[in-house]
Amino acid sequence: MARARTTADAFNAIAEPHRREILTLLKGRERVVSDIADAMGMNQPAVSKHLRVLREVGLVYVHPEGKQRRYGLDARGLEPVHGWTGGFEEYWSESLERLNTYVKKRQREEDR
Amino acid sequence: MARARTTADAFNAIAEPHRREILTLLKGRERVVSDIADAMGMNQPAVSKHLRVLREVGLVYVHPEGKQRRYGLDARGLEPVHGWTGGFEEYWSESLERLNTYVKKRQREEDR
DNA sequence: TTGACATTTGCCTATATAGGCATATGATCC
DNA sequence: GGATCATATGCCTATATAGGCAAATGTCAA
Repeated sequence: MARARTTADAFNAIAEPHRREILTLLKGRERVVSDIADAMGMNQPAVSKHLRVLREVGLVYVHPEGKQRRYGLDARGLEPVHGWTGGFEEYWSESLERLNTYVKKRQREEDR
Repeated sequence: MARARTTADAFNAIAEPHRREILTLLKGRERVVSDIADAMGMNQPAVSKHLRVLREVGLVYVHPEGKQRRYGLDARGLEPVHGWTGGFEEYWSESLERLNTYVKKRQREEDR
């Protein structure tokens, strides 16, 4: 088997740093492709391909405007990622010591 | 260029569903490799390879115990993911907000 | 219709898997 | 040392990129 497609879900789509950068650029502001390319110092075809992935996963939408295409953000698809990682929040919000005692306590309970 | 390595960072590491499952299994409870393999209905070499990726990214640690190797979770590396996605929270909490006002509006209209 | 501009798509290469199977490496006990 | 159990690694195949460049598609204006 090979790696899952980048368009499989948000988890895979945002694994690419450039795609995360694009999403950040679109925060609260729609942008035209060439605009994004400029802001990223990347050539336009490359950006178009990343936008395609993001579009397929539903993280962005397109709004044709004359010969330009304005892209906008629909970050709702990021909620599963945020939610899933949130389930581990205790691992960084608590001190390492508390984490240790927590793990050990659970371990003791398991061993019983 | 090819896709970044799965060991490049947490973003790439958790793109794989099986690896997420492993992390979930290790929540608050250390486990031995064969234990994980059983719980996942997966053969042992495959699990070992996923564990290697997670180890390289630092999301899990190993604690040799006789001929077994006990794996534990260190989910601190997930914070960047949680934090980054958190920056988009308004995109889904806002939807809920809007849904609420929508519902209330409908209710008001129906009350009339 | 033709031309100019904006964006997408096709083609190509180098690089990486994920997982199955066989095998090597480690650790423990006799 | 030799047998045995637990894990890790090597090899192999099918499948996907990410990005560079060239070319196709789309859109508007004169």
